[in-house]
Amino acid sequence: MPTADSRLDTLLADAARIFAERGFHGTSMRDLSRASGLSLSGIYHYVESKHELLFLIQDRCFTEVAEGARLAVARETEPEARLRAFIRQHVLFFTAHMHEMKVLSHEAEELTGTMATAIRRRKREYVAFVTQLLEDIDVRGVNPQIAAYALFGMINWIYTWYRPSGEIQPGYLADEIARLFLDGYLQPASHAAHPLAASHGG
Amino acid sequence: MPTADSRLDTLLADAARIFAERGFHGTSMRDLSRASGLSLSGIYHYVESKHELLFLIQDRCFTEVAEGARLAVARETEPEARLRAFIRQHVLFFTAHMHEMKVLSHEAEELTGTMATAIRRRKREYVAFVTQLLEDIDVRGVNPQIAAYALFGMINWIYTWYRPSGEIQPGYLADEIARLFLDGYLQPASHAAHPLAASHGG
DNA sequence: AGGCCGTCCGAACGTTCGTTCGGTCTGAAG
DNA sequence: CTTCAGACCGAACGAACGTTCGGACGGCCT
Repeated sequence: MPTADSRLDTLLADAARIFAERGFHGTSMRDLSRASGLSLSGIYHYVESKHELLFLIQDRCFTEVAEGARLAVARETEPEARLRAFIRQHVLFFTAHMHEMKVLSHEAEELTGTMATAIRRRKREYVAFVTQLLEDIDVRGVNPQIAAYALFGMINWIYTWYRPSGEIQPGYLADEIARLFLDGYLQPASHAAHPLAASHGG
Repeated sequence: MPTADSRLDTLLADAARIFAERGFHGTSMRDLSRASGLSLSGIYHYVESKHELLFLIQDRCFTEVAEGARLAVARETEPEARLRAFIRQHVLFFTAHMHEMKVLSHEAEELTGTMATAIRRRKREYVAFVTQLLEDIDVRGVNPQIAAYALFGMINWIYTWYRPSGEIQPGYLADEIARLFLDGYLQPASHAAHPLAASHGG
């Protein structure tokens, strides 16, 4: 006998999977009923509307990803190490929660009213958090806003091509993305493999 | 008296704008009727279905972006210069055709059947083209597939945050993205400004 | 003048949508 | 044994959807 809370949890997980597969507008409540095992009307015992489903998926996902990032970054003191820790955490979380993160990334504009306001505020805070991480590293002449969005692009684009069942391991992907962003494509790999030898101090 | 071809052109432009604003599923043919000035049934004089509208937008956009990339790259002979030319071209095209490129990027999974097959083939070819550009630069230990998708992520993510009416000029954005991808965030800007001095030869 | 084709429209079709309503069942409390 | 609230369902609601159909209008050819 599942508790009401855990029943909502599995409902949200089912909804995230099917929203990721077919899109929010492309999914009907009847699709979700079939996927979750609940009846069409039974879903409304747990949520008030289809939009609240989307909001709950995005809100919970944002809570987890932001908390994980703060924890990962807090373990480091050096600015560059903190940025590396963030990239690794964000990539690993993304690959471990592809459905939710795809819904968070791809269905960003489907909410309206107070739900949209709440999610947008969280997103602004998260972007500001990463921008601060970038600004803590003293690099002259780089636009930190563009750099932050470029970094988010590299990582969040993952959902369009990465398949966890493929050959690329999440940890390898995280390393490659961190190296690409920090050292660039032209930098020889041997340098990047030993970050202490990289020329970022002067 | 507009020709039939130009009428279809403006219809596709209107559709791209409104698909970009509200999403493919979030846009009704009645919305499009209102936006285009044609009657609801009049639209069907030019296209067979809503999905064909989406296909034509994506297909024509892909033709333009691929042709532009080939032309830009063909003007250079050095592998690194060819890659820089591609990045600049792709970013500039993206900022100049935000609506169409957002529809191309964001509504990638809404087509089915032969239309989906045709677009997917074009996309595969374009990715292979860029992957080849990357492989032409001899960088050891870098996964060119991941690098290609990371580059696409940096650029295609633009539609989620960039506003052409803002302060960031397209040319400046293209330079920053090229520099970030090629030299990385940690590389001092002065080095990147003189690519001949960068250490990519071994 | 008459026929025709391209352009475009108003009205309607059948379907599917998100949501609601009136219930049933179950297990715990009194 | 009765009561009651939480969990859940079948059937239906009105609205909106993509698409179709029959026809109107205007210019061009004969």
